Amino acid sequence: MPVYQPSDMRVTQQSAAATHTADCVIFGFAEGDLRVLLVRRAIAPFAGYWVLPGGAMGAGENLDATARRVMSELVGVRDLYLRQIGTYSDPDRHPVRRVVTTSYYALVRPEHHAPTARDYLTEARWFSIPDVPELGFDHSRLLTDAHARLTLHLRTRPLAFDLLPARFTLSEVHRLYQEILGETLDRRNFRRKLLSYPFLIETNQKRQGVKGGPLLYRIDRAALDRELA
Amino acid sequence: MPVYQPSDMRVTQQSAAATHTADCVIFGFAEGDLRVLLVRRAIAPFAGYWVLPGGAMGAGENLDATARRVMSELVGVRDLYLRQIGTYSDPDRHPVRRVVTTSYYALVRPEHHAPTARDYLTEARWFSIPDVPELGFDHSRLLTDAHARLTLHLRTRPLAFDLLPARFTLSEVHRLYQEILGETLDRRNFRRKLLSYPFLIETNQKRQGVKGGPLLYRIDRAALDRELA
DNA sequence: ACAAAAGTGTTTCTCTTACACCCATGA
DNA sequence: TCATGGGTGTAAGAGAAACACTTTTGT
Repeated sequence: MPVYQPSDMRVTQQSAAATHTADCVIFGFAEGDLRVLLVRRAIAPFAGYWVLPGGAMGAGENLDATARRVMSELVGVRDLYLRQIGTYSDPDRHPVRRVVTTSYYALVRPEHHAPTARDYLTEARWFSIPDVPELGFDHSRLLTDAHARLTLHLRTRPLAFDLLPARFTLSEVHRLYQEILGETLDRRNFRRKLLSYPFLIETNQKRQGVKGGPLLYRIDRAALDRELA
Repeated sequence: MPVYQPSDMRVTQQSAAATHTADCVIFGFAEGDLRVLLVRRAIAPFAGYWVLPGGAMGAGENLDATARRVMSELVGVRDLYLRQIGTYSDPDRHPVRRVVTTSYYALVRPEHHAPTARDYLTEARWFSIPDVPELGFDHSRLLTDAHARLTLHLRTRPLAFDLLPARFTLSEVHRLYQEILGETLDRRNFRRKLLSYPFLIETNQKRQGVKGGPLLYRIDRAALDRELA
């Protein structure tokens, strides 16, 4: 009886018949606050509970593809910022059968794809983070973990631009960061840091309808991707 | 036909019968270099290839428990530093059946548990990182990712002490960091930083057999855990 | 005694933080 | 014209980086 077995050798022996799903923590930024997209379950278990949107991994796709599919079905976007957070596998996390879930977080612009508008149809809604109720399954935990990861990433890398429209003012970025991080940031210091980024490009347009006539900026996407690599 | 479906609703529909395994990237530090524990496959696929040790998730355990079990069977340790890295799910990553793997990295002290000694039995061996051959499956990728994550963590948090014996000299920590990060670190600056940690405790013993007669230090484990929390 | 490694402080520089007034636009 | 938000610079402090000689021990 060999003591050490490569991963494949145990597969049949103790394998648990688990379904694998990808659950998405989709963050958006609207009307000055950070929101997350939740869906409401119509069936047991956790009927009536709000949960993270998710779906089972298909035969020909990996989990990233599953997450993208879920997102595109739900908010109709592709090519967004998507990132794997972690895998949750407690045996009893699903009360009926064994389900292992890998969570992702995504950043989108809610005003571009508004499942809120189809609320009556879909039971999908944006929630401000403080308003999120207790979720079904262990999804409150997944949400907390994803939010923690998002703030961590935000503190270390300039990746919040996926939450903003293509053209934005520096004040909008400022408010976004303050909202997500939950703290006030010195305006001048923040602007200086932003302006030091090579991927931030000043347009010569101004935002209309706002006092002070703030300049609009846009992102050089290629340069940003280089920065994040 | 509802457009949005909570995760549970799709489970039966497109579920792929995937086995779920935990694969462990076990790092150790011996004779001045960073090593990783690999096992050799005896059977197809990838017979003769070195791979990361792993095992299938059991019915009553979560993946963390699986990883711990694999580790304890392999190197006979419990209570080590273990951390989930990511989940790999490409449909063809296993040439025979569908296997989804969650990878973990762990830090141990090779001299305390030496699978190398039982080499003839086990086909388990410590490899210096530069000597690692091309691995079976996608394990080269898992190893690369885990190593990247380890260096990232090491740069931000003082967690390398699980790789060292209970009592160690500051020079040993210094060499460890240099080895893992792959760069030289100023000795005085490094010592100053180490000495500023409240969990580092000076013993009044000196290491024998080493010129200079360096002082031995130990870790206040509770204080360290507080620091890492 | 000599070779090798341990131990020790100070200066410079960079980055972060704190802070207040003028300007442009909309109402 | 006035109220609101946008735009700008400088000084102090904290943390990181650079740098060389003396002490201890083994051989």
